[in-house]
Amino acid sequence: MRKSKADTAETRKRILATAANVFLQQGISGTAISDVMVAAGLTQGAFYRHFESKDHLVAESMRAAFEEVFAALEQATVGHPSKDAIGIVVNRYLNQHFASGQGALCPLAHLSSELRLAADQVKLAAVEGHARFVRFIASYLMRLDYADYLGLAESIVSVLVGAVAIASLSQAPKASEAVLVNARKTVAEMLDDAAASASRAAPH
Amino acid sequence: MRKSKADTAETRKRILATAANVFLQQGISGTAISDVMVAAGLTQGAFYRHFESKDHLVAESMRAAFEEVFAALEQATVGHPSKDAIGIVVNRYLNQHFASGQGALCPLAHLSSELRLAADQVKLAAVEGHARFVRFIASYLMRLDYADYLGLAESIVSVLVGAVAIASLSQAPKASEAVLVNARKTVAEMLDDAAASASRAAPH
DNA sequence: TGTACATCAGTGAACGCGCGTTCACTGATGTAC
DNA sequence: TGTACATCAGTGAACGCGCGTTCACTGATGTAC
Repeated sequence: MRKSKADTAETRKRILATAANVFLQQGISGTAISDVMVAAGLTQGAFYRHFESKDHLVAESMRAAFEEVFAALEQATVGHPSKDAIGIVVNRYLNQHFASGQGALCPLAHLSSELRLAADQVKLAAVEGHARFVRFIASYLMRLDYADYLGLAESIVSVLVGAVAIASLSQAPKASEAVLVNARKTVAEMLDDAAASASRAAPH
Repeated sequence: MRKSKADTAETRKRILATAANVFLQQGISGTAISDVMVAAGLTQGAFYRHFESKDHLVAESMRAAFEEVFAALEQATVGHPSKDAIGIVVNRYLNQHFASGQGALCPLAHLSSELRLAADQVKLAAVEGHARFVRFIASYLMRLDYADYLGLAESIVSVLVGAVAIASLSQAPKASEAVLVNARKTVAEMLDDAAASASRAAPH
């Protein structure tokens, strides 16, 4: 049952997207290769026609997951003025659980401790994802003329990742929401205070 | 080879402390019961004389881990004036990797994603640990007359957990340290800004 | 206080299941002529 | 363009290993008299 090159490439992409979703929901060690393959509509034997090992799949699917996260965040800001964009991104990230049924869950918040213990290539993908996230947030802050936009972006990322990781622990929706609401307020204050001190330092 | 009641209780405690350390270093699903038992100087067969299942061990050892974390943080502040205590706690938490060889690693930062997927009793222990952490931080802020000490404590906890989780991903010490240093600065600014707005609202 | 028996912490081996990986096979696709 | 053969995506079963849990056994402790 050999498939055309186009079909093969499409199947590979489908496995990656499926794997990203399943890993983010069930965890990496909580997911068997057969889980992914069955969810992708294949049998597990086909897996090794596309990937060398589970580690390779994990690394690649994490990259795919980050792509999705940033694409979704960017998508959410189109058509909105620059000054609103950062708030939209922050809200969207904090509410990633409730957004659009599935997809766009962030590996940093949902798989952090498993990534820490994963193969080197997986950790590398995670570290790169983090760096991209910081740069992504920083790009919005730069447009708003924040002085230390990189440091501020890194701080915001830490708050977001921490808050979402903590919120996802709780089974009580109210407790989760309280953490997320507080995080939103925290980020807003960080932005206000940074703007205030920037204008004190160099008023315009 | 029956042991006295005192011996038995001591062995149980030793298994718990060992388990907490091993879980925090290797992850929960990355740790076999035999790993814990051998590290505790026993064979794996003895395990079920002390615990019903791995899930029970995980839940109890997480509680033990939180005890250790808070004890170590509190210990670090003795003999220091109130106004320095919060900074000492923050620094100590951020540098938990480097502190005292082993022990006192925080489950929230090191096992977050595994805890999210664990048995209900484990999740409960994690959520309780988080609540205690927030109250613990809040108690220092209360003494310093911060207005919204609970909200501020929750924000600080999110930053700390996020920063340590992110820092532990990276294999490059410099990158990790940069995240931690930035987090430290962030918390300091949050405290400054909260104090400033509090004194504006109710000066003394 | 001493004796006889039940209890039970600890041992070491075994069981059974799940999971990552391998393999022989199938049949459609791609390629060489 | 047509034919003959190599390639290889996908199948379904099997292999082997690790891990959680169980079990028969040992011998020191605790308890009943």
